[in-house]
Order: sequence, then structure tokens, then C-alpha cells
Amino acid sequence: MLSELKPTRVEDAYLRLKDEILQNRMPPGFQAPEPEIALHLGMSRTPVREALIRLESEGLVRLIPRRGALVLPVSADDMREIYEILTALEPEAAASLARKKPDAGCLQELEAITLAMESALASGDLDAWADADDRFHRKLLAMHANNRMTNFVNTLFDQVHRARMTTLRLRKPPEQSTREHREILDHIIAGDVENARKSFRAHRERAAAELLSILESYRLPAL
Amino acid sequence: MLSELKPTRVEDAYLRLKDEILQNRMPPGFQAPEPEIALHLGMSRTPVREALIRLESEGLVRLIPRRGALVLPVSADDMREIYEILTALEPEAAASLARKKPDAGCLQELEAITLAMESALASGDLDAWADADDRFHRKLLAMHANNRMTNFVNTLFDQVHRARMTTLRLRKPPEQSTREHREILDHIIAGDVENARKSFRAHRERAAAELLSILESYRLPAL
DNA sequence: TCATGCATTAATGTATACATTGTTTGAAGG
DNA sequence: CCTTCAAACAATGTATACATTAATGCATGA
Repeated sequence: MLSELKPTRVEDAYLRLKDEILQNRMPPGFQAPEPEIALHLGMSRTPVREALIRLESEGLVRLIPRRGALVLPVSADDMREIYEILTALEPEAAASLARKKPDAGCLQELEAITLAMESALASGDLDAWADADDRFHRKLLAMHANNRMTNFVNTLFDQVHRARMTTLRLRKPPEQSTREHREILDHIIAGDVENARKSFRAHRERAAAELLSILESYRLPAL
Repeated sequence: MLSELKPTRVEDAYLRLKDEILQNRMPPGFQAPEPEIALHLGMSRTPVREALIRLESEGLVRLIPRRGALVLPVSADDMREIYEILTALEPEAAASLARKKPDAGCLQELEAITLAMESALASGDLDAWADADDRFHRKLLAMHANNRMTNFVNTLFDQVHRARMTTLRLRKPPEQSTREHREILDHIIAGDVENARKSFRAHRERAAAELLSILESYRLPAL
């Protein structure tokens, strides 16, 4: 029901290419024509082409007329665009969740993710921390029943994924972020709509400023 | 530069199908298999298929396994999703514009659109009014340099286009909307960030409530 | 040596072919 | 008359073929 009964080549190509891009095995600037990618994936151009179109619409790739597919770098300005949108949308989701008072089961899961983040911070496991961070944001969105918002924001998360992974180790331990997640969760549980919104907004604004300042101080124009 | 040098069949199919959908010549619920659409457009399945994939990613169509492309109706719940996103994003764009104090030329254009809306209201020309409304929203977004936001919001505008056209004549003359546009513009010109944001938010919240109440009172579950 | 232009190469956009598989029709049997 | 099963049909997913056209490289000439 959730996954396709029959795995199609397009889906396969899409997932594999997306994975290669997000894991930085196909780094930004990487470029290859359709036939080459098709060969690499062991299928014909047709499904590859459709997968590339999809990746392009998600902002991970650009199709350049006679040059092939280009893995897009994410510039500081892209980052600004993306964080501006996240700053507007995610707090709404959080506020709406606080209003709706979701059932205990769902909140339990958010709670577990937050605990995982806290313990990852304590043990200095940055990868686990980043994973919990990602899960928190995605879970919160998924709980707020707005599929259009969820899907769109998820594509934005994907776009900044590489940048977050890179900067993860260029900054101090993310204590503040962790505290803020806890704070947001508390407000949601308490049903405090306005504070849920505000604290999420502050969380995003601070994270964006931090990320951009890291990019600047390390002279990373794009990732 | 703006348009493609060479009009491709995919682009042609995309534009024509989108137009047919938005103009309600292919109404919600309309369904046709790829070969039929290809025949209708006078080209092979390949470009049609790519155009349909694009329309699907924009939420206008759904591709159902052995049934063909289905023109999606927009339900009240879809409307809720869409307006929630607009309510979060557009006020940010307005606020940011108020902050940036755009040059007179651009504001001139917004002013002209607002005047057009006011005179359309005065003369009772609903189509001209709706056109000015649409242009105001799109222009404001375009002025706020965030392409991701602009593109996404534009797809949402497209999705609600039919519903807006239908309800346009089921409601009282849109005096309030017109006043609100003027108010928003004034705040932007004055550089009043917070009031630009607030008045736009109020504008969207009211419009959403109005639209949904019309759907309810006329028993229109979807459009 | 460097510029110019032609020929070759190669990538895309599109058409077509084909296998797979779900749907539907119609006939046969209860 | 309704149900069941099979065969024909049809749509998709994918592969392949092909025309067009941009890029590349090489040869030619100044």
C-alpha cells in the first residue's frame, strides 16, 4: 500500500540517483549525459530521463541542453531562500499541532526523537544527533496533516542535507538546537499555540544565521 | 532568453494541457489515457508523458496506473491545505518587501494593479477584478526575490484557479478584498514591516474562510 | 602561430516497437 | 438470470531507432 507493488525502473533510478547526490557520491558540479547515467544504472535512457526530470523539479539537478545532468550546488543565497520558507512554514505546523493536541502515541514518538537527540548530544555522536534532528523536523511535519506542505518542505530538507552534513562538524556542539527542540515540544504538549510558533521561528532563524555565518567564515560559497 | 529558443513538444503539450485544465475545458474528473491525449495533441506519447509527469508534480493531474491521466478536483480539504500555506508564505514576502523598500518602478506596477482592481470593482467587471487580484499576488511574490517560494506558490495559485473563478460569482462584490489590497500596499510603501505582514495574513485568513463557507453553503465538495 | 571553417562526434528530443499486465467482454455453466 | 473463466484488448513501462543540432577537433590557410 505504501510502496509500489511493482518497483519500476524510474523509481529505482530516482532513488539511486537521489541517494548518490545526498550522500555526496555525486557531488555538486558533477555532470553526466543521459546515456552515461543510463549505462551506469544498467537501464535504457527512458526511465533515467524521467527520474532526472523529477530530480530537477525537486531542485537537486539541472538539465543542461547538450551537457547532461548537473548536480546543483547549494549557494548561500539558495540557503537563504530555503530557510526563509522553512521559517515561515514549520512554525505554522508546530502551532497547528499545539492547537490540535495530537494523541499521546504521536507525541510519544516526538518525545523519543527528542530524547535520542539529547543523548546523542551528551555522547557526542554527531551523526546520531543530525539524524534525530532530521527526524524531529520531518515527523512534526508529517503529524500536521498538510501533504502539500510536507512534500514541499521535504524537498527543501533534501536540498540542504549536504550543507548540514558538512557544517555539522565545523561548529560547536549543537546544545542550543537541542534545547530548542525540547522547548518546542514542551509548548506543543502544553497546547501553547503562540509559544510553539515563536520558539520554532526563533529556532529556525538562529539556525539559518548560524549556518550562513559558518559558510562565510569558512569561505564556502556553495556546497 | 526568457522563453526557450526552440519550442519543444514537451513544453507545448505542457502549456496546452495546463491551459485546458485551468480554463475548465478539461474539467476535474476528466480522464484520458496517454495515447488518446497524444492523438489529441498531434504528437507521440513520449512528450505527452513528460508533460503529464510535470502536471502531476504540480498537483493538477494524477496518473492512475491503467486508467490514464485524471484531472484532479480540488476538495475543501485541499483548499484548506493550500490556503494554510499561502497564509504562511505570502505575508512573509510582503513583510520582506516592506523591509527592502523596493524601487519606485516596481511599486508603481503594484500601484497600477491595485488601481485596476479598484476600478474593476467600481465598474462591476468581475473578470477584470479577478485578473487584477491574481496579478497583485503574483507580482508581489515575484518582487520578493525567492524563486523557490515564487514557483511553489504559483503552482498553488494554479490549483485554486478554477475554484476562485467559480466562486467569484457566487459571492458578494469583493469590496473588502479590494480594500485589503490597498491597505497591504500602503504598509509596504510605508515600510511598515509588521503591519504589512499582519494585514496580508488577515487578508488570506478572511479569504480562506469566505471561500470555504461558500463551498459549504453551495454544497460544493470539490471543484 | 593563430584564426577560420568544415567534418565528425555525440546528446537530446521524439517516434516507434514491444513485452507485460490489468481490464473488460463474452460465452459457458450453474 | 447470475456467476465464472478465458480470451481479446488496451495501457503502461521500457527499449530502441532516428533526425536534428550543438560541440569538438582537425585541417587549412593567412
